[in-house]
Amino acid sequence: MKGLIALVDCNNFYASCERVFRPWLHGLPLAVLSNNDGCVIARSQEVKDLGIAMGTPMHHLPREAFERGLVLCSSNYELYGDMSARVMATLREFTPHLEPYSIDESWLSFEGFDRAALPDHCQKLCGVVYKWTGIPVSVGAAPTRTLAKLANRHAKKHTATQGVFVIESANSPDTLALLERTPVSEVWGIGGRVTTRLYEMGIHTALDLARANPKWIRRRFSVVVERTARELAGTRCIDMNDAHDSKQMIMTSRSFGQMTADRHEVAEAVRAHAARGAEKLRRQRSLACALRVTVRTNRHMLHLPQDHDSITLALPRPTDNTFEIVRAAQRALQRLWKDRGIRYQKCGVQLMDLIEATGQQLDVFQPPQPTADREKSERLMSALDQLNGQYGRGTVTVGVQRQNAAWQLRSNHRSKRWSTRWDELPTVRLQ
DNA sequence: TCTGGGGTCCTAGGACCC
DNA sequence: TCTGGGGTCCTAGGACCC
Repeated sequence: MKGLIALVDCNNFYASCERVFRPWLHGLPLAVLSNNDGCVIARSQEVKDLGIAMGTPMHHLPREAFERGLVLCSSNYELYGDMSARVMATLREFTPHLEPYSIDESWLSFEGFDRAALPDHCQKLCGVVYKWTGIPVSVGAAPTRTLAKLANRHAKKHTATQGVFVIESANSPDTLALLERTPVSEVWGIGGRVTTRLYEMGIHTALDLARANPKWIRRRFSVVVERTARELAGTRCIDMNDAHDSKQMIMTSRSFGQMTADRHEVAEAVRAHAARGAEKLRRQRSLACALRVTVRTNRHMLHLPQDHDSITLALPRPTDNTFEIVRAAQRALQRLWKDRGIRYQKCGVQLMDLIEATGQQLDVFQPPQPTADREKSERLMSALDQLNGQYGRGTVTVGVQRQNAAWQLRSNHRSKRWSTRWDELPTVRLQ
């Protein structure tokens, strides 16, 4: 008999992070905004209770919310990233088998763990995480990941569970009843498109999907939906993948603070994204073989000329060197640029065909880079990363990066980076 | 005025080969 | 009027997730 797998999920993560260092925000409706203060990407319970949906544009927020004292925060990823690392470090105290899944979720394997003792163990885990980090978490445990997601959702929704819910078996009457109460649209992996089609076939609940013939599901949908169906019925199809630490593609893109038709301004943004991408590349010790630059107009402003275009270039050799990557990105933008006064809203740089930096394949047709050159490049890049790491991103940039350029982000409500910047440390006054 | 960013996986279909 | 079939590889795009 296999052990259970648990999903630990931070409650209203970004909103909870904001409250750790500003406890007076507890009880107030608090929403965190996307980049450029565009739309709501995280909500405290009070905001959910006001019926404000995820993704609501800031300018559509109802006046009633402000009357109730709504607090808006620009996203502060430096803070969230650091708080996430603290939560993960705490979780590692409870099991060596931990797989971070997103900034606020982790899978924990309890292989070989006494099932009867699991609920208490998880309850203890919640308590310690809250005490050490200030972040409330919920735990769902089950034989499969899809069921663990469901268990977690149940734990969050019902206060009687005190944040922990364990599904011991996929076939118990309690589990079947839970599946029957769960609309199929709320199952992990079932999105809007698939939901519509499932409804047409008379599949409305998680239980309907669990009982459907997997072969038939595969024929009508895909292997992905088939796996979801099997997981609901208790067969593990999605496994822990500890081998998968490094990304297969690195993407850096942003909407501009304001639209711009200025080629130099877009070039500046492309340089910044390329440099940032190269940094991420070095951090996971990969080299990129190709790169894609994308530009896009504002798709909500249909009265303006629209353009959405991208160009993919092969890099002359696999590289993680900022200068080489920036140069290639500039070249791509040059080829992409249309001199028609189109106002762009967003651009991005994608680094693709990543390979491991150590296992670099030598190209028969390319002379290998001389060792001295390579070492010089590596020293330069690590100096760059160190400076930007120590003194903050943007300390050393490639080419000019003007402050207040149109493409720079708007973030008018950002809280302090209390835990990662010396000059933003909180102060405590003793009464 | 104002509508996020970064990922993964899968499938269909075209190109090409024998 | 007829104009193979099967395999592989690659890419674009769909769908979903957080």
